[in-house]
Amino acid sequence: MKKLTSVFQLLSDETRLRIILLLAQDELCVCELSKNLGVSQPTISKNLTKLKDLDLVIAVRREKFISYRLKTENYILAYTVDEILKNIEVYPQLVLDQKQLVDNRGSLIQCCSKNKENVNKGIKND
Amino acid sequence: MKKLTSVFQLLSDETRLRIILLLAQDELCVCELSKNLGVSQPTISKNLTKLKDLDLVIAVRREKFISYRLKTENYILAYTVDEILKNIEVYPQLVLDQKQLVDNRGSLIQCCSKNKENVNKGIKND
DNA sequence: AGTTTCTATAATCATATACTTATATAAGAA
DNA sequence: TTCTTATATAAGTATATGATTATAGAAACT
Repeated sequence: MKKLTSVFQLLSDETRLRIILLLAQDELCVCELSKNLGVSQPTISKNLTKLKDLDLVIAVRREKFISYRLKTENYILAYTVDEILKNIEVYPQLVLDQKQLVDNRGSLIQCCSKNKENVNKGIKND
Repeated sequence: MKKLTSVFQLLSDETRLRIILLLAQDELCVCELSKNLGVSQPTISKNLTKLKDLDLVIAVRREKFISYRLKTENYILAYTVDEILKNIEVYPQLVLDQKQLVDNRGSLIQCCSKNKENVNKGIKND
């Protein structure tokens, strides 16, 4: 049952759920995730590695960037994402994350170093 | 998202999954779970309390015993149990647990103190 | 080559988790 | 009431987890 319990373990962390729900919208690189979620680069990177180790995402290098895409083969992950998206208004933090993603689209030519203005400030007790 | 992540957290532990899958078969008391799963009474009790705190099970006192019943309102729990049961042969430990439950039926008049013979010995790397 | 940008990893720390042993509580039986 | 049975909880320990800071590696640009 190790695989099963490990998947649940990954889904039990708010930061990882936020990453997953953004990746459900689009393939994104580490720095885009970091900026849109307002979470440090090492934290994003580490969590993506965990997701990749369980084969829930795949990494593709695109020139300077490494882009991560959500995989849909795992039924628990797929079901969870579907159900959350159906009722996303229940999770204000996730709604804000998605909004940030839309607002920042295209403004990430200089992905991480410059353009520090539009970072996600987060929501308490979501 | 606290409720959501907490549910996943509870599902991420093998002992709790085993408890849940036995309760999916029938309402059971602490000592029956302890004996059928080969897990200590305090461990069962503590995990049942956690499940109860998130409203995933309900406790009913029946004379000397306290019987626990799985609730079905939580969609993640319900889906998880359904999917596991559909492919239960993938999880030998769970198959063994279910077998223990059937084999021990009715033999638990003296639930915990006596009748130590048929305890579940467990399976490695399930 | 040297610099910048993007990503990964290591070290550290604080907190959370899960189990064991021992003990307390609660209910029924003698 | 005293004893037994069933359950809950507390204390202690070992391990796991998640974040931060600092640093290393990898690719593109000057």
